Amino acid sequence: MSSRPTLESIKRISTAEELRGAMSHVFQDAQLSLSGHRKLVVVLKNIFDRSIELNQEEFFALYFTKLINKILPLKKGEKAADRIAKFCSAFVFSLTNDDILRKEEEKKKSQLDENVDENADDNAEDEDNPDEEDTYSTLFIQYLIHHLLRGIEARDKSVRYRVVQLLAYLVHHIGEINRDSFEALYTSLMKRLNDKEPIVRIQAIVAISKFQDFNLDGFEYTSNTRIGSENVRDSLMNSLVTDENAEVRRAALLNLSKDQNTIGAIIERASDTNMINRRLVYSRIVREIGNIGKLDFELRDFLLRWGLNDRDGSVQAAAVKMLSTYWFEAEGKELLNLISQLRVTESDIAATAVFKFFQAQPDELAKIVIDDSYWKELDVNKAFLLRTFYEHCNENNLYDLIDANFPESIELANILEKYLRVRVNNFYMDNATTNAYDLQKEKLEAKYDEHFEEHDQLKEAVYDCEVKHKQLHARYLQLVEETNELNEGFKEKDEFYENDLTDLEFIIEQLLEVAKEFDFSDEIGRRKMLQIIRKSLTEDRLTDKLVSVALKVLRKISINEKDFISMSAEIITDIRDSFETEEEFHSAISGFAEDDDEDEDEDEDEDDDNSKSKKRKVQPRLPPDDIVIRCLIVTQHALELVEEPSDNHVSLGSIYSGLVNYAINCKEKHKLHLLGLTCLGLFSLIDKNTAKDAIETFYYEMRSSGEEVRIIGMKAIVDILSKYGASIIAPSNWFMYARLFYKSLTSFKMPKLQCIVAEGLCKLFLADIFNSTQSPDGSEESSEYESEKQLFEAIILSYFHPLTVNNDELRQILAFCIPVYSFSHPQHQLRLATVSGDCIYRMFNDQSEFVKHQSRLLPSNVVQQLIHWCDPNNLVNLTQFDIKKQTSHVWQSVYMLQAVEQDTPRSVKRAIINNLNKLYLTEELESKVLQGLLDAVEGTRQCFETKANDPEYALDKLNTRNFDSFQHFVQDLFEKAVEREKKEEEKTGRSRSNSILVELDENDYETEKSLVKEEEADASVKDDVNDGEDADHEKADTTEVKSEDENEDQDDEDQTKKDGLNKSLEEIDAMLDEEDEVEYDISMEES
Amino acid sequence: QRLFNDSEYVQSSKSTQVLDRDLMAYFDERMKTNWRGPEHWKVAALKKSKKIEGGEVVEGARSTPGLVEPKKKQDQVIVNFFDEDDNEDTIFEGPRSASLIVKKNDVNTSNNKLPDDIRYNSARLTNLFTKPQVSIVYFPKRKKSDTKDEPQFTD
DNA sequence: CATGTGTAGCTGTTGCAC
DNA sequence: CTGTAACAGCTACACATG
Repeated sequence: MSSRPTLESIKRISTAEELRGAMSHVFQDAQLSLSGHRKLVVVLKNIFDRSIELNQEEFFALYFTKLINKILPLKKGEKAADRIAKFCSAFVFSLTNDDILRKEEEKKKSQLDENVDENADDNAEDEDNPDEEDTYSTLFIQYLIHHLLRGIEARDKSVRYRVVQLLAYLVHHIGEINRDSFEALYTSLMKRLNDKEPIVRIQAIVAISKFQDFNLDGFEYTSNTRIGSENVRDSLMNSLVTDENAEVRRAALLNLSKDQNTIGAIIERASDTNMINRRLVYSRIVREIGNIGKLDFELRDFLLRWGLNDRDGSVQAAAVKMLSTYWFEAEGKELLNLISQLRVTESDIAATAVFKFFQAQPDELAKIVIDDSYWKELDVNKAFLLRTFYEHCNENNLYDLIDANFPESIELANILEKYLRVRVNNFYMDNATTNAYDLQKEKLEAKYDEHFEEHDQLKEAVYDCEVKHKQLHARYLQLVEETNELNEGFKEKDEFYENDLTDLEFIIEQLLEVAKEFDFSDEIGRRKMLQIIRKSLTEDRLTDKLVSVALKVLRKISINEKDFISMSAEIITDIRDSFETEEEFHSAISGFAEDDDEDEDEDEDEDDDNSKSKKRKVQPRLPPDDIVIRCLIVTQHALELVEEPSDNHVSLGSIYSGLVNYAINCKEKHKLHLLGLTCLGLFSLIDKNTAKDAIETFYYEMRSSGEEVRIIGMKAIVDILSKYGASIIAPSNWFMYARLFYKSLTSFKMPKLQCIVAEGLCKLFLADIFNSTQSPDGSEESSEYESEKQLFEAIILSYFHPLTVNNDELRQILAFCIPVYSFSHPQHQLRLATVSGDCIYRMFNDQSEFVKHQSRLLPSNVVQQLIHWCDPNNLVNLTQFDIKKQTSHVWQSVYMLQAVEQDTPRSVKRAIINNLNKLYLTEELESKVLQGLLDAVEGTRQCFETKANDPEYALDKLNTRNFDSFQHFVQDLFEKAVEREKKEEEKTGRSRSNSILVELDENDYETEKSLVKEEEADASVKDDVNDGEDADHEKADTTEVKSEDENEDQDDEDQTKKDGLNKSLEEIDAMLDEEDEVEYDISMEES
Repeated sequence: QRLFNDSEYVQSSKSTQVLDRDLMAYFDERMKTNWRGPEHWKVAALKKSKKIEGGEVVEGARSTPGLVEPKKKQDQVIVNFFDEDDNEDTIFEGPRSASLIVKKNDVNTSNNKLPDDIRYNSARLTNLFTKPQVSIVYFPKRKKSDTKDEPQFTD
């Protein structure tokens, strides 16, 4: 081997052999560190030049590729290969750079003096066509590229990786390259976007992204690939969106150039499944894009909505930083400017954004000045800042800031009054317009009712009947069109004041929100506010939203709940009776502007009775529907704020009997009907007798109605049960409600309803409102138990059900509720454990709906989740000692083994067996229990032996081993338990089954109990260092721990139970199918 | 200063709530992962136990420092560029089938986005639908200890 | 395909230079 | 004081292996 080449020694090179030695040296050095590259590039260029002088440039290129070959098989992460790739890149860059410099120089020269002497250049250089000419450098580069392309489809993924990596480096620097070479390069790289290996795809993206800056206009459609910047962009965007590998998407995200065509897809990555990608959008991409104004409002809103709601703290932090640092600075550090970008009237994330801003930039709070002039010229942004600022200060006890910026309550009341008055003036400015407005609105609502009915029928039909579907769809489209037309006319007519009005209403809403939390200790201010709110609620035709907030203010400034109710009742009756004096009302309104202190000096308590008795006289005449609706809206929002049921709600009685009943019966008037039902539900929550009747009303309402009605009904039923317990339903009716629940839960065409039922059932189960137990004798009880069990199973099944894959809300609800239910009490876990086997069976047996609908769920996944939910370590409020004695996993294993023995597919059996080791079984369990489990395991073993020929029962080595070790494990535990019990018996001399409990009671129990009483506040959730999973929170509150006493005389034949269960299951299914049929027919007839 | 605080709004009863405050906070925290549903369920990483046990193990390993270093030693290759073996044919050898180097394009037209996060929480679970500020009170069991809820083995 | 190991991309700390 | 480099530590993710 020769010595290290120097510039001098290179000049003396005369043979190919010497060239080779010098090149090898350079590479040998280049692989060791990056620092020497600069020099080595110079050296290598000299070698290159020397090879040209020797007419050995082809050899140089050849041997160069041979050297490159050596690093191609090196896998990712090998430093040597990375350095050589970089070195190669630097060398090529240097070559092209030299070419460019030379050409520029020549250009200058030729421009300066025409008679340039030619001797400076080598023979290959031709001045005629400087841009297209092949130089030694370009020829070398083309040779290199073609060489690399030969390996771009190599078998070895590392070779492909290195090839594409090198090409990615090279394309950065290749100035000119001939057309054929480019096409080959382009198409080869494009293919690599679909390489099997993510690392190759990433490099392909990096390489291709360099083409974005190229001018590809010269290329037309070639034989099989289209070359063009659109094609480049689309390919990269495709990877950005569809590639399942997060790092590939990341590469596209970072390398795709940001312009109007790509920005949407890029910002969309703020909801990428990968955390890092999401974070990058906020920390880097948005920064790169620059000015906030370059993003449409929709995109900005999207970013905030996802970023500020992100589950991951670091993403949220990045989003907050984007908002409070970057965007804020882009808006000249003017908070109001920033807020105006949020479009507070349209965006529902705006408030969160401002709160996060206050959190991130607490210094900005002190800079906010709300003085008199500010109050005088409120716009939506100022009002919004006002309100969020107040809320923030109020919640963080920044009372200095409040005192400095907010006036006395009387002043606030005056301001509010002013804006309310402006609104009324605006609203009734033009009577003709108002009438037109009302008329249009009525029409629209009528159309909407019609539309709604048909829409529901459509939804019914979609799933069942294609033909009907088409017919209804046509009709539906027609209706949509009509509705839109109406809407259009509607819009045109009132566009002129609509914007002003909604802005005004938004400002009023903000003021009310402030008032809701305001300090009304000043009696004068309070009375003023009271007067304004009452008057406005009664006379002003406030929007639904404003009614709701105004009532909250009223509730705040009322003396107590009773006071609030009587004032609300009065407002409602006043509205109801207003139609009698409709004309006067309008004139009063128009006069109101000039004369604000009309006659509203009534005190909150005094003239209650007067006004009420006065109004009652006119009660028989029913007001027009719009008045009824206004009444019901106030009623609804008032009742929502009432918490304590009490019997002095007589004032509301007439409203109930008059308006609500009327509304409920208006089934053809959609809005009225819904409002009536909503109010009925709310009335039920303050009066038990009402509830008893109402729950039946809801039951019948739900049998034939659309989804919207059913949702209201279901919410009401669940709330009633939550409030009064299951006893509100007569035992004889229990089953029909269970059926209603079941049917609603499985109404896959009403996904929103499914969510409500699922959530509702979870509430009822969690609160142990559904908590009947199986009893040996009482058949009533045990049928309740069976129904509940069916419902519970249905919940679990709907969580896994293939038809709910797109019902994200349902799955999110259940992903939360099921474990919370399960972890909250040992009995809950036990309930889940006892249905585990059935659930698995029903999910995976041949006839299962899951199979029919091509559930992609893996059995092992299901089994693991069920096991996790039933793991005693996840229970709260238990000591480690109690956890060890929990039997939930014992029972779960027994029931799952039953599923193994049943006609489940082999994958399920294997999944269960392989996960048996995840069960938490301890020697602290009673030997009797373990004996039972042991018997079950042995039974399963025998089952497998007898069915050894059935392929579904064939176990591989791993399964058998797992099963055996489980059996040994249980056997071992059993023996230890026997041992332990023996010892304990000797120690205490008491009977076996009681001894543990007595000990528990006498020792741990008492001490812990007393301990807890004293430090109750913080004892509930704390980490236990001893335990494995992070589930080890124990609350030493032992009052709810059930004693483990055995009840020998209550024995169930598991098999008979199972049979009975399956039978009742079939019955329910059949019944519900029948009902479905009937309803289906009805709905079809009507359409 | 604030005389009329929202104390009246706050649920007065505490003992009868389905889940107490701490428990609600605990569950809210704990259910933050695995919010997406069955397909995306992952086993809770048992970090704590690992940390504790691992900490002890590492302490034991520290006594023999010779073990740790060679592990960290890189197996970084240094290429011999003087070696004249020509590997070109083998490294450029194509795959048996073109499909072996192509990504299997699933019908999964998924765009790799998260679903809308409804941020379900224990407050929703323990409060009424129509009065979200009102908690459901825990319902006392109908049964005392006279019957056993737990199933029994047949002897 | 289920398990453990390795890695990328932060995050926070420290030291250093300007 | 600010800004950058170097460092360890952390987590979610991807790869490799049996």
